[in-house]
Amino acid sequence: MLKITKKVEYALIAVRHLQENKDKLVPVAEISSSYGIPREVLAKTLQKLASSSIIESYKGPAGGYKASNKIEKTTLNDFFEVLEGPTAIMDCYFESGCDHLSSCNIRTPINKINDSIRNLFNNLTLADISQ
Amino acid sequence: MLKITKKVEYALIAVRHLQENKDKLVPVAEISSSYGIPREVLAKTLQKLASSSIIESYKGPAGGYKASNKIEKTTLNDFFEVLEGPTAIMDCYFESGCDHLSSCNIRTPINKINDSIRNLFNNLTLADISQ
DNA sequence: ATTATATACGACAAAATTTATCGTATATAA
DNA sequence: TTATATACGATAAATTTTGTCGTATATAAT
Repeated sequence: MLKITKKVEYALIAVRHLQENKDKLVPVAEISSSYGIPREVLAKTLQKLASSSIIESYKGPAGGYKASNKIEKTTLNDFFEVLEGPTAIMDCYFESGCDHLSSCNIRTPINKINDSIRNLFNNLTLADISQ
Repeated sequence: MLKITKKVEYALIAVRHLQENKDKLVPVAEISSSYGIPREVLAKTLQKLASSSIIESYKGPAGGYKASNKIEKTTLNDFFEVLEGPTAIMDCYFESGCDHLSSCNIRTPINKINDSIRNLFNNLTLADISQ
């Protein structure tokens, strides 16, 4: 439990690679082959990062991705949520539709844990964890 | 991602129930039926908590579980690890055997995130999240 | 002693989630 | 026009989580 997904792992790898190659456009294939990541999975992951402007995409031959200038300031919370949706240790933190609400005795604990984690991730940027 | 498991959810529910019923021994069936938790799953979960002395077990008729006196001071880290093993956002944080170590460029980020989470959970007790 | 009730624990099955693949469309530089 | 790259939806495979079943052990009450 409390594991990150491969999507997030791949995204972290890609972001670091882009940060180390700021001078050029990096195609998916380069990252995919360098780190042994399935091409299509990585491609979709980078598409999400691009649609949130964490990285920039350029189509066509000699195209690829590069880090945007907002990448350093991106918080882990934003990064994770772009890829995986809202960060929550239980779905009921965001979603409704719980059958057991009347007998639920862990609302307070769940909320406290969640708030703590979200607070942590809101105060850590990609820059913070990179050095 | 970053979800807690049902095991942990059930354990939290059970712990709160035991804390609210300190005067008696509570059998698994009572908690199971009160909150709609599968009996066997809950039973195994409570056995783990008991083997770590977070709760105490008594066999036989009129037996059951009760909160131990160390329950309040138990950290979330200990609580989670009793149930799920070491807390880590990626297995490589604790396990060895990664094929890609030579090309791994996210060691530092992974370690920083992990350390942050472990630090958080080491400084939150069951008492802290209950009120 | 016997019985009923409760915890203890391992093996296996079902369900849900995550991960990977496939196919097609679109943009653009050469 | 062609080759190369991103964009994106549908579906299949793999893994993990969740739940079930069977059996053993302890103990209070009869």
